[in-house]
Formats: sequence, C-alpha cells, structure tokens
Amino acid sequence: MMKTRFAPSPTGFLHVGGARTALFNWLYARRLGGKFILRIEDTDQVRSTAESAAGILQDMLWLGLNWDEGPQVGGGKNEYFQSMRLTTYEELIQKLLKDGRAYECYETPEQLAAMRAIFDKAKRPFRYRRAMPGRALRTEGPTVIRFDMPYEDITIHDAILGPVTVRADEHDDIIIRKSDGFPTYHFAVVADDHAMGVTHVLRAQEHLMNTPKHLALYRALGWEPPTYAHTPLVFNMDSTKMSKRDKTRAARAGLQAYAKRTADENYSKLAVAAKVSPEQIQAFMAKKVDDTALAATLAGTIGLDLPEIDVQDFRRSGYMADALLNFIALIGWAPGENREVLSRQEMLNLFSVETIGKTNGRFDRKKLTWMNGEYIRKASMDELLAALKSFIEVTDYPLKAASDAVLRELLAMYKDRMATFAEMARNCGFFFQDPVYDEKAKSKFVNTDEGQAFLRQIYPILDAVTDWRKEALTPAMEQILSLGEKKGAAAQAMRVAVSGGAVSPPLLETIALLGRDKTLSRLKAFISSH
RNA sequence: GCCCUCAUCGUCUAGAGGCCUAGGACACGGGCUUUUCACGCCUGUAACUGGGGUUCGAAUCCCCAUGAGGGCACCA
Repeated sequence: MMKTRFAPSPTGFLHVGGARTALFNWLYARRLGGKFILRIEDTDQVRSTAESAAGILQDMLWLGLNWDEGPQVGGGKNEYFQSMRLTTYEELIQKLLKDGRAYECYETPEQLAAMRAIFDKAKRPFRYRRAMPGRALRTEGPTVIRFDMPYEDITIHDAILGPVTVRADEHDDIIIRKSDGFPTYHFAVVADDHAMGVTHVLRAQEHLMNTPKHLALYRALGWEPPTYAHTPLVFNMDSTKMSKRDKTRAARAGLQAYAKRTADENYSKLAVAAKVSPEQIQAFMAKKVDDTALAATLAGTIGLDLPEIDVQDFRRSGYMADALLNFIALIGWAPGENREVLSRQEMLNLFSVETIGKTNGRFDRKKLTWMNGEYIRKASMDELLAALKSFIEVTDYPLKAASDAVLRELLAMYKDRMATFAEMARNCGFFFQDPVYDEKAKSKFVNTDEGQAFLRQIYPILDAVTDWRKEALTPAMEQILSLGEKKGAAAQAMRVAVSGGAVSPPLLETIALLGRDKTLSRLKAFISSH
C-alpha cells in the first residue's frame, strides 16, 4: 500500500509553505490510490502547544486536505502524536545501543558550543564523531544518545533531484535522544515513517541534507527506506523567506508611518483605539516583543493590511481554499498543456512527482488574487455562499449580521467586481450602516450645480415608485439614466449620495437591496443640506 | 568557512538536440464594451546569467565562472 504523510510540528500556525507540502502529499497519495497520513511531530516539549496542533488540523480541514490516518481518524486516540509514542522510540534506541550503533554522550550544551567555537575560529567544519579526541567523560548529569554514523559516502536517489551524494567525511553523529528523554526529529521521523508504513516522503528541499542521516538510520535498523522527493522552496517576491516576521516587520513600518502622519508619536491615541496599553505598543515597536497577534490588532485599527503568511491569514483576507491550493500547487509544479486554473479533481488527474520542478519559486500575491477572482467568478451561488460564510466566521465586518438571502444578493452584485471576499466586505458596508462619504467624490459629483440639479430630478422619480422590487424599479432607473446630455450623466451624483463614493455596483441592484427608505432619505439629505 | 541544490520574460512556468522567429498565465501598456468600478474581448512590450567545449546543429548535453537558495542545533 502506497502511503504519504504530512508531519508538521505544532509550534505555530500552518504556513502556506507547509500547506503546499501537505497538498503535494495529499495529491500524490490520492492520485496513486494510496493513503495520506497526518502526523503531529511534537517532540520539542518547549515549543509545541496543543492549541497549535488544533489550529493546524482546523486549517487542513478548511483547505479540504482530509487524511486517512491521523488525529481523530483511524488507530488509537493519540497514535499520531509523537509525544505519545515514547516507549516505541525507547525500545528502538535500546536496540541501537545494544547493537553498538548508538552511544551516550556527556557534553553539556555549553561545552558543545565551546567546541564548535574552536572549529569556527579555525574555519574548519565541526563534526561530532564517536572516535574524535577530547570527548567528555561520563558524568552524573543528563546524557544524550547519538547515532554512530557509518563512515561512507551516501547517495540519495531523489525522485525530483536525481542522485545526490554526500561524502563520508561530511557526516556527523546526530543526537537521537535528547537529555529530556525525547527523541529528536531525525529519529522520530524514521521510526514513525517505518511504523506507519510510509512509502513516499515528499518534503521541502530544506530537508535534503538530513536525508543521508535518515537513510543510515534505516539501514542500522534493518529497514527499507521510503522513496524521497524534495520539493523546491517558496519565497517572497523579494526572495526573502516567507515567515511570521514579515508580519511584524510590515506592522512596524506601517505603524511608524501612521505615527508620523497623525502626530501620535507615543501611540497614546492608537493605544486607546486598539484597547491595548501604550507600553505594549512601545515594546513592540522597540522589537522587544514579536507578538504577531498584537501586530494584527494594531494593523487592523489603523487599516493596514499585513502580508498573509499562514493559511488562516489567507482565509481572513477572503481567499477561497480551492484558489489558494490551485495557486500554491503551481509554484514548482506545472500540469502541462498550459493549464493553470484546475479544479481539485483535475489536479488529481494530472499530478505526478515527475512533473515537479527543481527551481525555487516566489509567491506572487497578484497572481493569487487574480486566481481567486477566477474561482469566485466560476463558482456556483451555493459554493460561493458557503465560502463567504466561512470567511465571515473568522472576520468581523458589518455584513456579519446579514441573512443568507441578503448575502446571496450581495454576491450576485459583487461576483464580477471582487477578487477576494474581504474586498466585497469592505465595499458593501453602506448597505448596513451610514456610508462614510468620500469628500472628493462629493465635491465632484454632488456639491455642484449640475449634481444638485440631477438629485432634484432624481428624487421625485424614485419617490413615485411604490413597488420597490427590481423589475418595478427598472423604468424609473432608465428614466434617471436618460437625464442630462449623455446617457448616465446623472448616475454619479446618485451613486455618491446613495453609496458614499464614486464606485459601487449598478444602481438598480444597489437601491433595490438598500430599500426605499434608505435610498430616498440619503438622496434627500444631500438635496436639503445644500 | 565547509557541504548540497538550482539557473528561460518583472513573477509562475512550457521546452526532455533540429518543430524556437522560444509558447502560456499573472503583472504592465494600448484599444473595444460600459450608468461608476469591475468582468469580458482584442492587442502590445518583455526572457534562454556569462564563457568555454561536444555536435552538421544547443535554451536543451559536458566543464568552469557567476548568481540565487538550502544545510552545517539537545528545532523540526
């Protein structure tokens, strides 16, 4: 049985890069009729959290990347959390110890750092080996167990990169059991991939140099290693690594500009608006803390968009899961025949490891946005509504209170003119609350002699309409559009009065949904106030 | 510093020796459509990192240089 797995460590949110790895594994397993396993690698007791694990599961489900084995599916209840499998690792480690393939070490972290420093200074690579001189003697203190790497060249037969050989003198004896008794990543992956029957490992290229270690471990344990395939990496457009730090960096830059703009140097006004203490903000700005949640709230209060990095960031920004997946798949993979917009099923039909490329890619948000628009336009109304509601669940816009019926009306109106749900959410606020009037639009279209004349003509036309359904409103709207020299000359004045700005969906649909009272009162307010 | 990987338009990519005058998509420019904004349609600009080989012939194969990225933890 062919099996792939995605094995994130629960030390944060699910990153887009991780999502791509998960997708590739998911596609690969589904394509070949195998099984897809989800395993939580929580061997780092300090950094792993249960909340993070829960968040990752939730994001995987939002993306629609379901697993055949893993938390909540198949097997015992905690079988897919490494922290629950300690006895398994211990037995294996004891076996290696007995076979003489592993040994205890007594250096403290400080001693190791000092040894490394000496080599660094001499510009020589430091490799810990069993036979090296100067190893610490047995002590009472905590010990660590290392694997005795064989002194031989090791060749990885990578399904994407081809053969890659690492010379014998490049290896070092990796730690397989930490002093807290937990296995290290290197040991736990090998033990689990074997135990769970994983046959194909698709992981990011940053793991390439780990592979010889894993291969040696398989051999020492007498096991058949899986097929490895290392995927190219994904970077920001400026070729920096995509990381949560991008968010704090962007927030700091935006906040600095805000402080200058609004003369709020010590962030006292912002602190009040964001409901946090000024000290917190100052500590954040001074880079004393790297709190991404704080960065998000602060950015939110000054209307600053932070770069999306984690899967949930994209959800909050109003991207559809399928569009994100489709876009992400195309970095490093091309289905051929110039195909780009692919449904999940089409991706499944076309996917293969052979068609994954070797070159690192960059994350072009503009193309993602375009792709999301494509998905929005081709989605059915039911699909769109479901996706929109999943967006509404995690955000807080005025349309949060809208009924399904109203949401459907809005979607019909905005479908062709939005690239993300957030875009619609920002633009449709005037349906739910008084518009924030755009002063420039007002002075250009409303507070002019012509604009006033139009509004005075428009009001009675609409006031005469009692049946406010779209069909009944159509003749009145036609009449309004025919006002003035050229067709539609009066539209902008009405648009500004009704929506607050120079841009909105077509007026007929807009006022039909807005309702008679609000439409008329907004028009009237502009006539009488001038 | 050492080891490893990669290298086609600004970006994602197609290209597995002649089909390449290098194709597609995003972005950008121009036009059409239009009650605003979009959508849609038409159209334009734009690339084989450099140098050596191999070959009748190289974006495609080899070598070197350069550039980019990854790794060198009691993190994964």
